[in-house]
Amino acid sequence: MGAAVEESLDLEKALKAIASPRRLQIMQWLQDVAANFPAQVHGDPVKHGACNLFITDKLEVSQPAASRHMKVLVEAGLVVATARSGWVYYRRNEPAVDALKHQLLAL
Amino acid sequence: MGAAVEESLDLEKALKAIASPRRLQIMQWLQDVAANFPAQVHGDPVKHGACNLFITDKLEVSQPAASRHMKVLVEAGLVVATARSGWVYYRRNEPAVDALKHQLLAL
DNA sequence: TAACGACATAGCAAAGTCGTTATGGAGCTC
DNA sequence: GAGCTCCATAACGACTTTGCTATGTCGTTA
Repeated sequence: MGAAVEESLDLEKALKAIASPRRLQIMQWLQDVAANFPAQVHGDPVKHGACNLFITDKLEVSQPAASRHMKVLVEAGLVVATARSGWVYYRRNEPAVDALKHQLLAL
Repeated sequence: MGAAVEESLDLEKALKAIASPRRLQIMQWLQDVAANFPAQVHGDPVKHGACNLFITDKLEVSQPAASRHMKVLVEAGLVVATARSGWVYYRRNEPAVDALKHQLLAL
């Protein structure tokens, strides 16, 4: 794929991504990483986001289940993953979220 | 305050309802019934909406499939059904759609 | 009454979703 | 290197979604 262009938001994919209680909650948690997750040693909450392990713990599902939920959100463009020394941090892709909201307002 | 009725909108149900290309398109068609559907004899396009038969034709699926899609939208509260002398007309429930948009803006 | 048209429901099969456990790669520490 | 943690993928089962055809109900019409 090429450079990230938020205007090419796949509405159906984004809607299916958030039409799940787990993933909707993840998106809400990621609104404030510092407030909703424990302190991290290796990544900045604001700049990089929350790591998969913390999300797994909060979701109370298995680690692979959380991992796949994050993959769905990433592939929908709503979340950005940052790999960093063994950990993977996830943060919201606000331009994409805004694009989604904008498209939904025309619904 | 306008007609911002705080309905008991089930966010997950509403999201799942529109997270389908068929149903999303139906919602868009229902934005302008008079423009998107043939003239009706027995029901007013604006007041009552479009009948199941026209939606079936536009969707290019079987009549039961269209009927079930409409049921999902009705049960999500996004569409209102009006039975009238053998026909059933469907129209958007704008307050519910507005409530959905409002909730999504907080995402 | 009989026939027809519009719609809903039942029943079935293919495909997708979402949980699990098992396994493997990448990076850190000793 | 050995061992550990974090994360992703594979493989499987249970459940849900979505298409179809067949059938039933209801209201109108001849």
